[in-house]
Amino acid sequence: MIECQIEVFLNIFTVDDDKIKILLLKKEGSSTWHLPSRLLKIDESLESSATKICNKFQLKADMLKECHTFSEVNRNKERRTIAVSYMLMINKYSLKNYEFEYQLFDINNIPKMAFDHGSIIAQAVACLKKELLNLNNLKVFFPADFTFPELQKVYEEVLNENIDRRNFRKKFLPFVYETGEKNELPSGGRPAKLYRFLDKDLERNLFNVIK
Amino acid sequence: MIECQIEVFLNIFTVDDDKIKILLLKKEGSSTWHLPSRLLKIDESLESSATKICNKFQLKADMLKECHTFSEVNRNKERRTIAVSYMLMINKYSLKNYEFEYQLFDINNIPKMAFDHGSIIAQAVACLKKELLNLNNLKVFFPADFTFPELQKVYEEVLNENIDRRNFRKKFLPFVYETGEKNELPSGGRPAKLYRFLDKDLERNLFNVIK
DNA sequence: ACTCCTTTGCGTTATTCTTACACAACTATT
DNA sequence: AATAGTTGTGTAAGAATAACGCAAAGGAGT
Repeated sequence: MIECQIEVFLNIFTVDDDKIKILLLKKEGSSTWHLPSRLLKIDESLESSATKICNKFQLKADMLKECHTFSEVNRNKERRTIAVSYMLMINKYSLKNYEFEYQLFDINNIPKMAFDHGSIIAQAVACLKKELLNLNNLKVFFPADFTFPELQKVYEEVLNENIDRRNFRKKFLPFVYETGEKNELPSGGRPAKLYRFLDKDLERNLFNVIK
Repeated sequence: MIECQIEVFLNIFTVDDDKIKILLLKKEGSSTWHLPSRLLKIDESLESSATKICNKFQLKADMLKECHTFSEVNRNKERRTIAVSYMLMINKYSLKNYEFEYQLFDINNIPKMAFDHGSIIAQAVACLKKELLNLNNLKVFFPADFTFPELQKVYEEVLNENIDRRNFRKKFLPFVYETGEKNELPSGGRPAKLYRFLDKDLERNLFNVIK
């Protein structure tokens, strides 16, 4: 029997401007950034606590995934605190209630974080990259019209290697359809066609890797 | 700030008699089986607590993997109890201190378990199967001489499908070498050659699946 | 209009991997 | 010696992958 507090952290990931981003919060008066979090109450489970964070942003909590627990004895000097970290993949359009103190950050450009939030994010990012190898999860990031170059950039970041543009297209073609529309803001270069994912369920790894 | 107890569970998996097995404990006077476990103390982390369970069996704790937390409010009626589940893959020869009240069970034939230990095992087994797709993890189960039929049986259970014997062999041949010895107890049929894994590191998925 | 530059779309080829088999080799049993 | 059960080896068709060349569509500058 121990007396402690249990923190629940939520890593909210999305794709914005061709980059994988995470939602962070700057608390008033603090110089560092924070992950959205909540203290577990005696009458709730970790999952329901994480769900309440989702509710705050009006996000569906049905794809919540537990990442890791952080329990080093001294991670909080004042009192024994154990943290459980969750992640959620969303598309950026589903982010409501997105107030001024919240901001999306490129996962490769995380600002100075409070306490050990930086390592919690690092762990969650590793977890995210595994999940994104499953096409069913990747779909969450691209619910509406997307172009092949956009999709490829995310995959290249996940796999951490460059992929041939033409071979990449061939791999994904069986799972998408053209909308007929084209990209609007090319800033030079040929406009890209817009695609959407088909509804088929796909439990297949398109790239033969395990991470 | 809540007062609760935190349980650490350890799912110890091994391969024995061509089956994936888990180490369970029957406590004196109890009619049900238990997972090896430990209550978290105020001055230790979850990892170090799980390591202490490993020590009891003289098992190296360097491959401990966190599986899941179980935090339903009523999972223990008497007091608020949160469980964190770990898993460890070992080869059966490394199991010392293996006393009479402990027993290995086929993961497809789990006995009647105490409390929610059954669902903790189910979750850990799912976790294990993912891990075994990584050949580096599979090696732990087959440290010494093994035959192709033995290896294949484990893979068929993980993938939950039958694999062609000859194609399976071709896939794994680049990663093993013959010892020159042959299987001793064939009970009829041609004796199988014995193999060992090469030392190469392999972060590749030999079967194109995500689970 | 024309050229240059950039980006996207499409196709071709050689190579590798996968799949589905047939058949021989080895052992124990009868 | 014949049979049954199991393992080892080969081969050929088909699919997937990797490495390219090149055309098409737009913007910017002249």
